[in-house]
Amino acid sequence: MGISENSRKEILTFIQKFVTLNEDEANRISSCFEEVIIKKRQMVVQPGFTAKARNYIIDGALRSYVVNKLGQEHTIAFAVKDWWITDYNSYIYQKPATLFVVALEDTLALQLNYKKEEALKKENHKFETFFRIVAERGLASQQRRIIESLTHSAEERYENFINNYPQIVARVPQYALASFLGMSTEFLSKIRNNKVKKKS
Amino acid sequence: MGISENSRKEILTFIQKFVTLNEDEANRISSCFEEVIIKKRQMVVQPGFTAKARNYIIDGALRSYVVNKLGQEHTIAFAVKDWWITDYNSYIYQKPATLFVVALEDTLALQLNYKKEEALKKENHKFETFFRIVAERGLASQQRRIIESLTHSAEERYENFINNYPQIVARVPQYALASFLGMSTEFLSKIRNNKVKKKS
DNA sequence: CGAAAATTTGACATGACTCAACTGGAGTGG
DNA sequence: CCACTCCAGTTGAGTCATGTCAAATTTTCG
Repeated sequence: MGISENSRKEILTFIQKFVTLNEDEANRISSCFEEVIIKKRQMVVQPGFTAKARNYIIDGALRSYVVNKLGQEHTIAFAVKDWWITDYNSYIYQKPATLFVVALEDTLALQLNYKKEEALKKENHKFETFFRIVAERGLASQQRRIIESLTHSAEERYENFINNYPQIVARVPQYALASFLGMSTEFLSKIRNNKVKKKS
Repeated sequence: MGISENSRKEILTFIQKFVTLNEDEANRISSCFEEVIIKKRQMVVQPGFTAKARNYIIDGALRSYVVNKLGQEHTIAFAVKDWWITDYNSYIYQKPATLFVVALEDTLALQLNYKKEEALKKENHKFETFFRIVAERGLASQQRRIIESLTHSAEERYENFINNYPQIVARVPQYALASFLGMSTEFLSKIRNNKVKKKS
C-alpha cells in the first residue's frame, strides 16, 4: 500500500502542470493511486468487464485495441510515459468494455479507481479542473487523429506518425502500429522497405 | 440583449441533465451565452482564425470539415439539436483553427465565448463539473467513431450510421455524409442504390 | 538451442476512387 | 411564373491503393 516516492513525484509533477496543489491536496490525490506492475501481454481491460480504473504510465507501454468479427485487431490507442489509457466508453459510463488494454512490455503504471476519482472530483474544485483538462486534451488529440486518418494516405500517415511520435515507434511492435494507422502489417512492411509501387 | 426564453430553457435543461443549479446559478450561466442565427453556408470557424466560441445547437445543423491539399473536403463532425460543435484543437488551446465550421441550413445556436467559459469554470465547481462531463462524453463518442472507422467497411459504416443517427441523415446532404464516413460521394451513392458489386 | 512470434516478400484479388457524362431539383432573376 | 443555372446526386468504365494469402526469413525469448 502507498505508492513509491518516484511514482508520487511523477504523477504530482504531471498534475501540477495544470493545477497548483498545496501539500494536503497533493497527499490526498496521490494517495488515491495504486502502483501496479503490468507484465508484458497482461490485460488491464477486457471486453465484457467494466473498466474500473484509468492507467497513468510511469514507464513502459500499453495498447488498447478491438477485435472485429473477422478476428482482425485494430489498435485504438497507445500509451507511454506520462500518458493515460483505458476504455473511456467503459470507464466513463461504467458499462462493459469493448476494448482490450494490454501491456506491450513490462510496465509500471498508476491506477486510479473510478469511485475514488468520483470522490476526488466531488470534494475539490481543483481536482475537478484537473480531470476536465485531461478530458479536453484527450478530445483535442482524438480530433487530430480523426483528421489525420481521413485526410492522408497510408504512406503519409506512417511518415507523419514517425515524425510526431518517434518515442512510440521505438517501443511498439510493427503489427500494432499498422493496425493503429489503419493498414495491414504487410502493407506497412512494404512502405517501410520502399516496396510500394508508385506512379510516375 | 440576452437570449430568448426558449433558448434559455433549452440550454438549462441540457445543463441540468448533469448538474443541479439553483436560480442564481441558472441565471449566471445562461447569461453567458449569446443567441445567434447562422444562415445556410455561413462559417462560424475558419482556418487561420482562432475559434473564439463553442456552439450549442437549438435548431438546425452545422458541420465541421477540413480541406486537404488536393482540395477534398473531409467532414469531422455534425451537430444538430442539443449538440455542441467547434474546432476543439483551436478552441481549447486558443490557437488558429484548421477546420471550417459551417451551417448546413439556417440554424439557431447559442455561442459560449472562451473567456466567459473560463470564468464560469473558475468561479463555480458545478460549472467546472458540467464542462468536464461534456468533454468526457465527447471523448467517449470520438473513441466510438475511431473504432467504427477502423473496424468496418464503407457499406457497414453507412448502415450503422443510418441506424444510429437517423435524425442526422435526414438533415444532411449526401456529400457531407460520405466525407464523414470516409468515402467518396459516388461510392456512397452506389451503396445507397445497391450498385456495389458483391461476391456470391 | 529451438519454438513461437514478428516481419518480409511476391503474386494476386478487390474495395473504393477517379473521371466524365448525365439527370433532376432547388434557387434566382427577369 | 417561366427559363436558366447550378449544385447534388447517379451511373458506368477504368484504375489504383491497399488487402489477402502463403511461403520464406528473421527476431525474440524461454
